[in-house]
Amino acid sequence: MSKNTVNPKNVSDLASLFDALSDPTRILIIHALLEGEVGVGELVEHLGLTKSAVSHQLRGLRDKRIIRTRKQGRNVFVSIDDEHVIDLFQRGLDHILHG
Amino acid sequence: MSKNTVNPKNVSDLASLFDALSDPTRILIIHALLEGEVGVGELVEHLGLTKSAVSHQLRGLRDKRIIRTRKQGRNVFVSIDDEHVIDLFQRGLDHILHG
DNA sequence: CAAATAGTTGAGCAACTATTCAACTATTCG
DNA sequence: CGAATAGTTGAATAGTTGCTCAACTATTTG
Repeated sequence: MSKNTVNPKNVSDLASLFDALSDPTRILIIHALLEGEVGVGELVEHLGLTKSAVSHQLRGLRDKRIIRTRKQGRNVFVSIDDEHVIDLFQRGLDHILHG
Repeated sequence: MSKNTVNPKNVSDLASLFDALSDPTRILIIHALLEGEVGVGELVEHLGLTKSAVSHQLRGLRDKRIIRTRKQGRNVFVSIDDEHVIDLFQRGLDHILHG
């Protein structure tokens, strides 16, 4: 069955999971997605970064299966793919707000 | 009353909180501390890094008030200072282990 | 079809990070 | 006291990261 819960793979996966939430831009992206699906263009406007910067971050989050993207015409819509991450996010936020 | 929950300070604090857990060495340190206080020497041995590397990481974690250190003679003992972080850690671990 | 719009991709770069090394402080022990 | 042990500190460095820029693909619209 499962070996020790902290084999090297688990350690790096866990670090990688938290790493997804370790940057202000990604925090804002995930926050914007908490209420539901959002377009890439909206994210760009909201974040005040270039489309490129946002696209790069979205790719990283998609590679980690934290978000999902859906293309409709020339627009791309983004939503949370990993609901557990919402829970981590909320708990982290609760902690820093009323800690 | 409370401002918007995502003012820039909160965003950067939240990123910083998750950042503390975003590195394999720090994951192993916190994991080692879950059962209680551990000596720096034990950590060094367990991690297979130099005393210096471990000390640098411990300083970072202490600066963020995630761990606390206590000196006894020439030894330094480390323990978790922020119990909320244990909860985040456990939830992250649960997530990568079972689903 | 061409022009416009939405987003992606890869290169390049400045800033940051995790580690090591060497020198240091602090404590114990003979 | 001096030697040994435990840990810290700062500089140097190799590697990573987040962003921008320019060029690209894909889609819609005239």
